[in-house]
Amino acid sequence: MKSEKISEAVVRRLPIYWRYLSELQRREVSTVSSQELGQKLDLNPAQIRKDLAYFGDFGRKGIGYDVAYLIEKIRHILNLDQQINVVLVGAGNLGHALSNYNAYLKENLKIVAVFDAYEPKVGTQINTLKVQPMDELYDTIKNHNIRIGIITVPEYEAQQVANQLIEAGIAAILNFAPIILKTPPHVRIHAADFTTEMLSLAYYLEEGKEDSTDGE
Amino acid sequence: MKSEKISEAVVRRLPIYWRYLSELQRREVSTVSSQELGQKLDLNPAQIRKDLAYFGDFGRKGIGYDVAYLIEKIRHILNLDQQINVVLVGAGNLGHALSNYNAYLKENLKIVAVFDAYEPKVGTQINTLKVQPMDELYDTIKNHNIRIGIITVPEYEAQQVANQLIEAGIAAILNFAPIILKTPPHVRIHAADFTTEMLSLAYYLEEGKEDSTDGE
DNA sequence: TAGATTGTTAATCGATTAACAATC
DNA sequence: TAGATTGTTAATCGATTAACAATC
Repeated sequence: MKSEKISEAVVRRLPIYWRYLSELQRREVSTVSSQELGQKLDLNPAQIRKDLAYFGDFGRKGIGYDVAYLIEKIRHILNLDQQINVVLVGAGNLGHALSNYNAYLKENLKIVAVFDAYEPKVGTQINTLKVQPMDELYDTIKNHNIRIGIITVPEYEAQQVANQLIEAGIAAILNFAPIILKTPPHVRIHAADFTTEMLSLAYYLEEGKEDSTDGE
Repeated sequence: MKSEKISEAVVRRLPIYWRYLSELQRREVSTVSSQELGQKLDLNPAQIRKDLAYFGDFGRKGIGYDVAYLIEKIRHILNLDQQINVVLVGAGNLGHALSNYNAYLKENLKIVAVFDAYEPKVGTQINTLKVQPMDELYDTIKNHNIRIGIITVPEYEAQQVANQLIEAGIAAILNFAPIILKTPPHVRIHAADFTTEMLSLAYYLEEGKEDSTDGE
């Protein structure tokens, strides 16, 4: 275990490792090398070894990594050995869709409350959750020790919702609204905006500018 | 206009510039400096100038950037001065939610067809679009000159769907399934998986490991 | 002219990859 | 022992930032 600062790039790869390791476990594979992982995940094996080595000596020279052990380690690194409660604000179509992921998230990461500012939405059911009004946000976050917020409200409400989440002590936000949130440095923001994503993909279509050019 | 290779980091910032510039335009602001842009978007002004300079000399020394002109330029760089057709595969909750973004995408980027492999879903209506069966995928992509595919099917179907999209000549894929797609190098893949995103956020909760520590 | 701001070069910082001794 | 594979150092590559001449 070193104590260098871990870069975001590394952190973003951890769930990817974890996901594939879980698949290996289901297939009852007990050992895997950085070589194999790299092949499967399209990453450089040295990078994988380096990533993992930030957190400890998890592998065995000449052998590779024990799948079950590594899963357990990454699980710990990602804080998934504790219950992590999540709140979702904005019960529109997207919010609805995301709350269905609860089943997949399992593993101690769970959306436990849904909020919406729109009066008629309040009280309606989303899966097992009842949509709550915004004025219950603060207390709910405090009482349920909610640590992550998901924002799926329209652009013009997003900053205000973020403010409320942060005031209530949330530590991290996943923002689906197409806006750069202004937040204090101790709050972690990840942008997950669909339209931005689509627009940047459009950049790569240059080849197709002339119609009916075939292949590369 | 230089012809260096543009990095993905630069490309991902272009839509963000564009978005904010559009807001300025709505507010009838006609000129903006890299300084102001940087402040608003949490970016280094030098980086913004450098990003834009890859594509041309869009600014005026001593003055800044003309908002309308720069919008037009970025619009062109992102290929949005042509119609870009998009197909969505997987008409579940998430697919449904995304197809609602069509209104926002406008600007020549549009989801024009939706597919699903599940028999009873076929023929149902999603907004203005009728869900089509998978065996019409190839011809539809060809006939409508569809260039981008969105994958919102379950993990175990994603690779196969990607193969079909690529075979039909799609140039870029936005993948919401939690799996690393194996694709030829000329196809651009962006991952947009919700669970991976959530897991990486969980990493940053370390502070909260001990309960009831207050603030930072 | 004085002040502002670009475009660009050079400096810095950080992330990825190659290489290899250690060792299972 | 021979072969495999890690953890880590050093080399490389790339992206960000600072600085400033050019110029509006």
